[in-house]
Amino acid sequence: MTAPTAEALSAIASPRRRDMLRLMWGRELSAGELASNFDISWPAVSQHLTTLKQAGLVTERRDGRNRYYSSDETMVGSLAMILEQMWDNDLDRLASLAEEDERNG
Amino acid sequence: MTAPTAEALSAIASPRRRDMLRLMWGRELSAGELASNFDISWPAVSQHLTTLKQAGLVTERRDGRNRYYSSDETMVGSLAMILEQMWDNDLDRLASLAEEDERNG
DNA sequence: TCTTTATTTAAGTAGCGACTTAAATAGTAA
DNA sequence: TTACTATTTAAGTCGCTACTTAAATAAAGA
Repeated sequence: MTAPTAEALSAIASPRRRDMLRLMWGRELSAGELASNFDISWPAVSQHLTTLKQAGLVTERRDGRNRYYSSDETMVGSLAMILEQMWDNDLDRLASLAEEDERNG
Repeated sequence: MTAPTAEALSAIASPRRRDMLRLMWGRELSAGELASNFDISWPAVSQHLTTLKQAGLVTERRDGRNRYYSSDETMVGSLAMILEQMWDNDLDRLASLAEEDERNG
């Protein structure tokens, strides 16, 4: 669960990908429709979509020769929760380590 | 408010910086104490600290020849909130744009 | 089948970011 | 002042990431 989180964090850290996520928010867009909103090449958009897909931030649906993408609606809430959990978990872990440190002098 | 958020997002996207933030959680550490926890050079740590400071994720206190750093305790909550707000704001903006689009055919 | 459309994969370039070592700054102490 | 400690700034290297164009795949229609 740590790895996918880190992936999602760096995925969402990119302004370009945040713009893409917003455009796909609440609706499906084909790769081409999405790409037409940007001044970069289609392959560049496709590559970002792959990154977002791997991070679990978008879903892909194939229909004929089109591929439709949409932001995962639970994403923001999940990311916020995941951030907090990541912190909680790590704080617990660090607390244990600190105790051990003290015991070991 | 968009710029600092983006800064915080990419700052926290780095595993190294997340580790640093965790070590400084709930306590102050001098730059040197912090650096001794990592296998990278002190300048590298110093550079990460600058990044975190610019993103508003850590505070710096100078005392003599030491500089003490600490994670900003409100950070995680803020980041989560900011993420949600960023989305809400942008969704509002996109909604307005969509309406305008429809009006303009 | 051949062509067109939608999209990805491949291969390469350029800029950025994480690191390095060396030098500079700044505070304290002798 | 000189020396020492803590830390940063400077300058350079290297790998990763965002992009590019060209080629490949895959679906659908003539």
